[in-house]
Amino acid sequence: MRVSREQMQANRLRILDAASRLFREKGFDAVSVAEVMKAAGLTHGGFYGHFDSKDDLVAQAIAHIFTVQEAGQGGGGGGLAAYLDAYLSPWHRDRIGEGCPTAALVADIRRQAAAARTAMTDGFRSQIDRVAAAIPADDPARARRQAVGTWAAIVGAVVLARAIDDPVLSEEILDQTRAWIEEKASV
Amino acid sequence: MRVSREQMQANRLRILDAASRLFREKGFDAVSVAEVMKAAGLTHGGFYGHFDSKDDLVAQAIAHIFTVQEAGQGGGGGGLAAYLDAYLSPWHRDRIGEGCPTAALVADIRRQAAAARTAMTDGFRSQIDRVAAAIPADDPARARRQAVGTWAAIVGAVVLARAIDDPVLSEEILDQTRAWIEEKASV
DNA sequence: TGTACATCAGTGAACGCGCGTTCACTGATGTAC
DNA sequence: TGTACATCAGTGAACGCGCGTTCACTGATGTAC
Repeated sequence: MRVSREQMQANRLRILDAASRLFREKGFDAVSVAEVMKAAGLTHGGFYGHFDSKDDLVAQAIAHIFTVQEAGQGGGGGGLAAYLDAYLSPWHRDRIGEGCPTAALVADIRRQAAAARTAMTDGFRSQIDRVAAAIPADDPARARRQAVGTWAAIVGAVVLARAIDDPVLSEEILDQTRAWIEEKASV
Repeated sequence: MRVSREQMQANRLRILDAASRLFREKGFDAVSVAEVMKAAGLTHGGFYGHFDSKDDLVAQAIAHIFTVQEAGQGGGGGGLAAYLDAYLSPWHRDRIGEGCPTAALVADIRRQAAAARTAMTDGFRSQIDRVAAAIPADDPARARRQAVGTWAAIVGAVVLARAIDDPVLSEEILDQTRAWIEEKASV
């Protein structure tokens, strides 16, 4: 049964929203087209009216996630300490589906098609810039180094904290990484 | 056709070696039992004479990788600078199948069975200890913080460098992270 | 504004394929005498 | 040491299942008059 053009656009967004959450939670390959469509309240047959293929959905979902993420970031104020507090929290660690797309998808992207990898790299660049914006800039070269190093450390810490099968060690990784970065930043 | 007991043990090791490389290269789910057996020079039907299930292979392969990795590490001498040079090199980034199991499998492990996750966490602990051993210890609390922070940063940098679809940015991540860690360590 | 019909978004059965796993069989190994 | 036979590691066809994708169909939407 045909739906209105506005409804079709709304359905498309619901598919992208569902895919954004499911891909982060389970990885690209472990989520089926039918699962995404069901989560969006539709049946799987209609999928190919919106996207060329699952690869196409993956690429568009990545761009969608980063767009939503950046829009939701607000002014971004609060500085480095607030950013680290939020990023390296057990709350963020345990909410993969709504959390940082980089930490959730960084390893999975290697096995995806070219368009998806390009969309992801674009997201990486803007995330580095966001970290850089939270760091007071003195020497530009040192600021860039600090932004990249901090970014690698926080992404690594969250990915590791999610992988670890021991709540105590998992939380230690988050806490120690934050303390270590702040120790460095205050120098 | 039956083979000797020594040959059977050798075949078991070849299966584990093949799985160790393939799992790191492609991830656990993207590697089939048949593919592992073929890489080991056998046919897929014989697999269940060696392992209970694919989940069992995953868990045993993880333990196997870390055992081989630690044995091959030698004295481990050379200090932090040599360790960072090797870990954060394009050479290591591009050789996933023979590289650090943590950087290759950290994200995939979340979706695996309990035994595999436990084996992986054991490997994490010993790797943190190895990083700690490369750092000159003054204050024990600070040394631990430095070891965990450094570990998160180098694992994060390699995982990100592998994900990035641009050779220039990829290598910048490795170089800047190393410079940032060394800047911090020398303070 | 109302009517008649063409359009097309969404449905659900069906496809070919590769997966993990099972199993009857083969033939070299290991053992009992 | 040699022979006869039981054992069992490895083989390859077959299974049930879920996947991405296709397609004939449905019926509400959008348009021409």
